[in-house]
Parts: sequence; C-alpha cells; structure tokens
Amino acid sequence: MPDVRDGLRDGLRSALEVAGVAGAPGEIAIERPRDPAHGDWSSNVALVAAKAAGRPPRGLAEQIVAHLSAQPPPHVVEVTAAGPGFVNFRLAPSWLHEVLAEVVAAGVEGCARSTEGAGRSVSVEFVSANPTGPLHAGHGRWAAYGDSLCRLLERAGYRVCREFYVNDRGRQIDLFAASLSARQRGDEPPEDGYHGEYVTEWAEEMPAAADARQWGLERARQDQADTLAAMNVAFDLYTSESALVGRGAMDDALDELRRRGMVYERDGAVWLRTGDFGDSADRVLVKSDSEPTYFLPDIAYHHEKFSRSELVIDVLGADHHGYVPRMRAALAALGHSRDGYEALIGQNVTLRRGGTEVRLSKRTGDMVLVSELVDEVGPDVTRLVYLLQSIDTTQTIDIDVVSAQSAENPVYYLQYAHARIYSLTRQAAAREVQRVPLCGVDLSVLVHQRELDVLRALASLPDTARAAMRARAPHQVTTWARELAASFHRFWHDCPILRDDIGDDVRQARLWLVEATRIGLAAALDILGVSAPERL
RNA sequence: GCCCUCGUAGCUCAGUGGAUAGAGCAUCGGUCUCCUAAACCGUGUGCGCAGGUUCGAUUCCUGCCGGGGGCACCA
Repeated sequence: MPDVRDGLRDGLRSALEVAGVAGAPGEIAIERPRDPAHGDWSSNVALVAAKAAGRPPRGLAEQIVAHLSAQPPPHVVEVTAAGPGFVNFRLAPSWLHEVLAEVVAAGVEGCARSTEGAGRSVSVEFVSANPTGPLHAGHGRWAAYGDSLCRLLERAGYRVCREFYVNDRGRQIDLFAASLSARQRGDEPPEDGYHGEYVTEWAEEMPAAADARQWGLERARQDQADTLAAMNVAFDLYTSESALVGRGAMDDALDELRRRGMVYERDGAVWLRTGDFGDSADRVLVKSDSEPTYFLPDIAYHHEKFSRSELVIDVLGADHHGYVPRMRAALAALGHSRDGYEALIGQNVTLRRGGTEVRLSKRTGDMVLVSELVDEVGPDVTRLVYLLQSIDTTQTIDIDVVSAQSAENPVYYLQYAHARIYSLTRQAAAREVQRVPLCGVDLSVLVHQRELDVLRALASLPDTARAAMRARAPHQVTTWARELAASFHRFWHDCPILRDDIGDDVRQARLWLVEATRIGLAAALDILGVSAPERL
C-alpha cells in the first residue's frame, strides 16, 4: 500500500543532501504529532542529525524547511520548523482521500496487512490447560490473547500453527482419576486431589464400568474443546504427551542431549546441564524412580516444534514464568538459536462478582469458568473484555459490569458503531439511495473536521496492526478500534448523510466514508476475533 | 534472599525517547419536530520516590518503596 511518508522521506533526504549533512540516519522517522496543531506529520531528523552535522538542530531544521517549502513533497501545503528542531508537515486533505480509496480497495481481508512475516513460519502454543478440568476464566485470557496474536501474525504474512499441548500423563492425571473415582464411590477425593464441584458432577455422569482415567481425560478434553469453540478459538494441532512419548520423541530428545554431552547422572536421577545455559541450576529429566519429569517430554515437544516452525512462541501465565529459563536453556543445549524461542508471560486474571473477588482455583466451588462467562455475556464480549488491556497487567474482570447491558460496558461502544453503519445501510435501502461506484465520486468534498478525523484514524490502521504484532500486544488493536469508533460517532453526530438538505455529491462521498469505516472496523474486529452485530 | 511483572485522573485502564500525557466510568451541566441519544458536547491541581544516560525521560538504566506472581526428583 502506498504511504504518504515515503514522499516526505524522499523530500527530507534530498534536503539533507543539499544541506550537506553526510551522516543522515538511514531510516528517517516520521510520526504523527500528538498535538494536531503541530501538523499531520512530523520528523525529528534535524534533532537526530544535528550532532553529526555539528550544527544546532533548530538551524538545520530551518534549512530543511526552506528547501522543502520550495519543492514540497506530494500533498504538502506547509512545512515549518518548530520546537527544539522538529520539521512539521501540514498536508492537504487529498492525502486522506487517497487513504479512503486504499481502504476500500484493500477490503476487510486486505486491510492491516504487512509483509514482514512473508515466507516465515511460527508456532504459537497457548492455553495448554491440563486435562483435569474445565477452563477457568484465567485460561480464557490466553485463549483470546493467543488467537488474536495469531491473527496479527497471519496479517503480517506468517504461516501460523496454533498449538495446544495436552499433558495427559503423570501425577496430576493420577490424582484427577483418583478424585473422580472417589466421588463416584461417594468418598472425599485425596487430600491433594481435585475438590472442585465439577468433579462431583462428572463422577455422576461417569459409567460405573468406565476407566476413570481414560473417561476423565476425554471428558475434560471435550469440555475444553467445546469452550474454545464457543470462544471462536480453533487450534491447528493438539499434541498429546502420551502420544509424543509413545512415538519415541522423548527418548530421541534424551538421546540427542546425551550425544551432545549435556546430561549426567547424580543421586540416581538424570540431570540436564541447564545451569550452563543461563538457568539458575541444573534440572532433573528422569527422576530416581526412573519416571521422567514434566520437563523432559516438554523438551521433546519443543524440539519437535522447531522442525515445523522457524519461530516458536509460548504463551504462559505468570505462575509459569520460572519455567522459562530452563526451557530456554534446554533448547540452547539442543543447538536451537536463542532468538527462535519466545516466551510471552501474561499476568493473572481475577474476577469480581458482587463486589468481592472470586478465586480461580480448581479446589473452590465458586471458580468462574470461561464457559459461564461465555454463556452469560456471549463470545464477543468475552473476547473483547480479555483484549481490553495489556497482558502485562493483572486483569480484574468485574462480572457485574461486563454482564450489564449498559453504557458502562465498553464493548457496546464498538458494537454500536458497527450497528449504526448497518442501520444506515438499511435506511438508505428504504429511501432507495444507491451508492455509485467510487471512481465516480468526488472525495474532495470531504473536508469537515469530523470526516478528516475518521480518515486519519483509518490511515493509522496498518501501523497499528504492525506495531501490535511486533509488540505481541493485540490489545493495541482494541484501543485503535475504540478510537475509530469514537471518531465515527462524532462524525455521525455532526455530519448527516441521508437527510434531504444534503447535496448529492456530499452524500455519495460520506457513504463511501462510512463504507471505509465499516471495512476498517471489521478488519480490527476480525483480528480481535469478535463478530460485529448488524443491530443491537 | 533471588527472579518476573505492575505502580499514570476518585475508580478501571490506554499511551510515547520528544514539543500542552489520554479514554471509559463516576460527578455536575447541556443536546433528539432531524439517518438508532447504547450517541454527542462541556466539566480533570495525575506519570510511587531518588539518582543516572540523553539535546530531550512518564518512557531506557540503577537503587528504594508498595501490589501481584514464581523460586520441586509437581505440572
């Protein structure tokens, strides 16, 4: 997609040349000033280049301005030097009219795309909840986050594999099965077993002859799959630990580590030299009772992931962050490049209901399940609420607020913007107003402040999507969508479209502005995994 | 004790190496004979504290204080 900034950069580069500045920065930064009074675009080249040029930044900026004023880049109507040495550009609205046409041409699918992941493959593992119970509201955060991150990566051209690891062996599973069996008999589960209400409910469902372990795994797996489907999250690959071990992947990984001399025995256990690769200590791979730890098959799993993806991403909760150095170390011990592995740590979720916090534990009866949240507020609200803020922040979801069908709920602001667009479409149809093809429409009539603000928001979508992808921060797309919706609501309030006193040319241009808004909003909502209603 | 993370307006949270730090909610007050008022407009003594790097720090670095999480031959 063309970018006005390219023209500005060319202009700045030649101005610097004329000014005799040799050490000009390779990449010239052009940003949107925070304060609109400073123009549409601003560059700090003069500040950056001043030192190398041995000249005061302000003077250099003025020299650049003089050159650019004589030969303005496309759309530029004014160039000024400001502040300590910024070069500010004011552009004619025509640059925004081009943005409108670009958005329409790109469509919902083509919007917000970039190419930096083209030809690259990435594996993203998220949720990976143990098959010992339903997903709680904390898991929901990783589901929403992980899937939207994948959508961002896909928009950047990556080939993405969404992965879920099923930890179906080991002590936790034994305890889960024992808890089910105990409940079935009418006994209490073991002390360190599973005490949640769902265990009792599931035990009632379980046929008397069933193998508690087998049945329980399947029951939990199905429950989780249903919940994820309800959230519109679909995984490409489920990897079961027992299957992984069954096909020898664990032994292969251990052999490979042995071959590389990374493994030794002590106290009857097998240890990995993770301490040599940045971990705080060596770790046990095989316990003295010859059972592997959780770690070993997980190493095998990650090793395998590298055979299908260049970049391997894990989305983990903060309670697992201590695990990252050892996995990083193990992968280094296997010879994988350090920057091929990325662990994204998300902070925990707490819930508030009736003004008090609800603990997320499989042991307490009042644990809040994702499925409850989805049942109560629907998948769209659920996902958007999770994507309202950064995963670096502990999130408190107030169920009373989120479930309220009121203005307090930020979700409706977005949905209402989208619904308004469809409302307009319905009204237009009722009045037999047709939108003529864009090529026959004069967009230059779009000069109202509200119109230009909407277009400015649309212009920043590609940057927003790319930045959110790089920062692994899909919530930035939510913020953008809220801004777009805000500018659209203001436009709607101030700029009538179908009213009789509106000229035909203005009406047509505004109809296309609305269509571009719909496209941008729909693209953002697609990234967020939220479907937008056509009416509220 | 060590590691990770957060500390921004009354509350919930955005935000950026730049020029006057934003939004929602809450408060108070306005706007429908006009495409849905779930909207719009007005109303705000805020970057935890102290150093450092920088032309410029709320943003990067160090220390401190405070909240959360983690430091297993559990997963």
